Amino acid sequence: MEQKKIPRLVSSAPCAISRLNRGGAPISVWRAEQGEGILVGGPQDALDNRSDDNDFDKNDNSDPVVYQLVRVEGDGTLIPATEDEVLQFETFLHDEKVDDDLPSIDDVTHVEEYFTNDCIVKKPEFEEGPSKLDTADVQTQKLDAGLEEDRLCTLNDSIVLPSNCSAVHDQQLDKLNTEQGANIIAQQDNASTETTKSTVLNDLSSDKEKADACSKPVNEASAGQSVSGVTSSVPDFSILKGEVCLDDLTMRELQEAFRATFGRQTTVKDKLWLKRRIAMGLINSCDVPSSGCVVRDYKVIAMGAKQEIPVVEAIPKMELEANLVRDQVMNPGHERDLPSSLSYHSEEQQRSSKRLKRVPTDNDEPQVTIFAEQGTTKRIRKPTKRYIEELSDIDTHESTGRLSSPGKRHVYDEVLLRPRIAPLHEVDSLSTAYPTREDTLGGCSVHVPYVSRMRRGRPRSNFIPFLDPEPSVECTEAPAADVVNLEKEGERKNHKNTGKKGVHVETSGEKDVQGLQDKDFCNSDDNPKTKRDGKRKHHRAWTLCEVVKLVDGVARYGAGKWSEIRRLAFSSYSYRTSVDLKDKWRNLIRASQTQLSTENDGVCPRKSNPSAIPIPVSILLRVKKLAEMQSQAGDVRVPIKFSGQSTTVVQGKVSGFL
DNA sequence: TTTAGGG
DNA sequence: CCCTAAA
Repeated sequence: MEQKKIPRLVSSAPCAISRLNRGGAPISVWRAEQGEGILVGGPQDALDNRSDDNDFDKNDNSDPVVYQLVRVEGDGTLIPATEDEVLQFETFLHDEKVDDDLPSIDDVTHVEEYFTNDCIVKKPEFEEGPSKLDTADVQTQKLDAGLEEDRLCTLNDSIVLPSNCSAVHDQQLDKLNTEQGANIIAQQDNASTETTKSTVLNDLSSDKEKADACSKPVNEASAGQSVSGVTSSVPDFSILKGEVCLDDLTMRELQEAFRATFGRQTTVKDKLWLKRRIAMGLINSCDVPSSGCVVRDYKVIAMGAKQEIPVVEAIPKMELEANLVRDQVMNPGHERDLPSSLSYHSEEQQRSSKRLKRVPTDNDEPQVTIFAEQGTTKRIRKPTKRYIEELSDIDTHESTGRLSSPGKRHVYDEVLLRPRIAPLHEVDSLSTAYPTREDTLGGCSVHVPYVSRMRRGRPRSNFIPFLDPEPSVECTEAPAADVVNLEKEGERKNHKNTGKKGVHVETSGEKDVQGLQDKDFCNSDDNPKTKRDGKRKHHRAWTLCEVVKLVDGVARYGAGKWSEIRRLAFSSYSYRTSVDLKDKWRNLIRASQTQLSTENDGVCPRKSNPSAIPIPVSILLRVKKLAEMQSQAGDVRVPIKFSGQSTTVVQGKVSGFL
């Protein structure tokens, strides 16, 4: 069985070590309590369903003692100790081993208790071992300090287990206890301590006791000694002396017997349970009948018709017990064991839920309960509350996360993601304004040019064509206003063209020249588009008007006086900077040179740049002239008159494109 | 800031 | 057009 897999000695911080003597030999229980956990000891047999058990059942003292260290969880479940834990208790184990040969129950005189950092361990002692006791006492004292409950019990007389023992629920036992409780005399002082615990955790205690049942205490004397520290706790071992039928015992007596058997008090009032426990303890086996056990000098000499406790399906509380019982059933016919154990598992599983409900006990016997379970338990063990909670939390988080997120998302999506497109007209009206849409960026909503998501390539290309055609000779003066407004990117050009006509206004080359300093002609406006911060300024094609003005300006003020020209002639074109003028002039010069030359050649002016505005030849000539003049004569020359002429000239010749 | 040039 | 050096 799986149980076999369980380390012989299992322990953990709070844990218990049980020592069993299969042969029905004395069972000593090392129990330690600490924190939530409890050290419990139990017959390995209980754990192992092996054929050996039979031998064991026969009270073969020869059977080696088996220890089992388990950890008692808060919920009362038992978990096989880990190796580490086992290591912690190794010492004890060794000690135990020494004792292994231990004597059968008869021999056992008492149980020593050891208290360790992590747990208290009871060590069985033999009567002969008073000396041991002494030794043990020291340790015992330690134990006492920490653990009052544990006591050594010795049973002198045999006890007859009540033959009627049948599976009973703790509750039932309780009843019995109540009814018969008075009979037992045991020192309850000691018990008191435990009592409290057990009382509180009756169910658990019962379980625990079951577990305890597996082990057994012993000698009165030794008990007394060992218990020295715990005076009141000395169990009445005599109760088990001689031949006793457990069935005949009162609740009190049973409890006492229990105490005598396990060295500790129990508050369990379930007679049936007690009887079985005692029997189990005495035979060091879980295989015991629920009733009809007769105990003689600490040995079970007769098992009642094994009424195998129909295990407990119906019995809730007894779940563990039942299980335990099953495992412990003395019945030689262990064949049952296997099956039972199996069934047990299933039961366990079924009941696992119930277990969880149990109140965590410190150390009550009840917890000790089923070793067999251990394995199973471990396997079956359900997630702890905490675990569950955590999971739920996680789920919650997740769910919330998911849910909330999504929910929020939706909201955001709707609100934020929903693109908000500014009406186009707005854009038009405000050259600077772009259609934008709200978008979320890093959680912040920002306005992004709606355009950005649109394909520009296409549209733009469309526009461009329009542009080109345009340069109507006339006044190139771009209607500032219009231009400005419409202008935006490539599109602007188209508008410009159209706008130009509409706006058009002044400007003729002459005018420019004449009115270079006039401020009026070209509408100025467009500050808007002009420069934008770090970004490249919006491209603005030079209009003929502008060119003329520029030329006039140069003629009048001389090349290089860009700022002046700009100030005087381009006041209305805020978007043209002195630099722009300079650049343009430069370009004009180049153009004049190339173009003119080309023209001369008869070759048509470069068409290379269709989009370029054709510049009247007159202007080009004029430019050329001016250029030459400037280059030659330094500066001062360019006076106004010059410009006048040039203007004239240009006009006359106007035939080229800019 | 303005110019002049290069890019 | 931009950028920058030079003035």
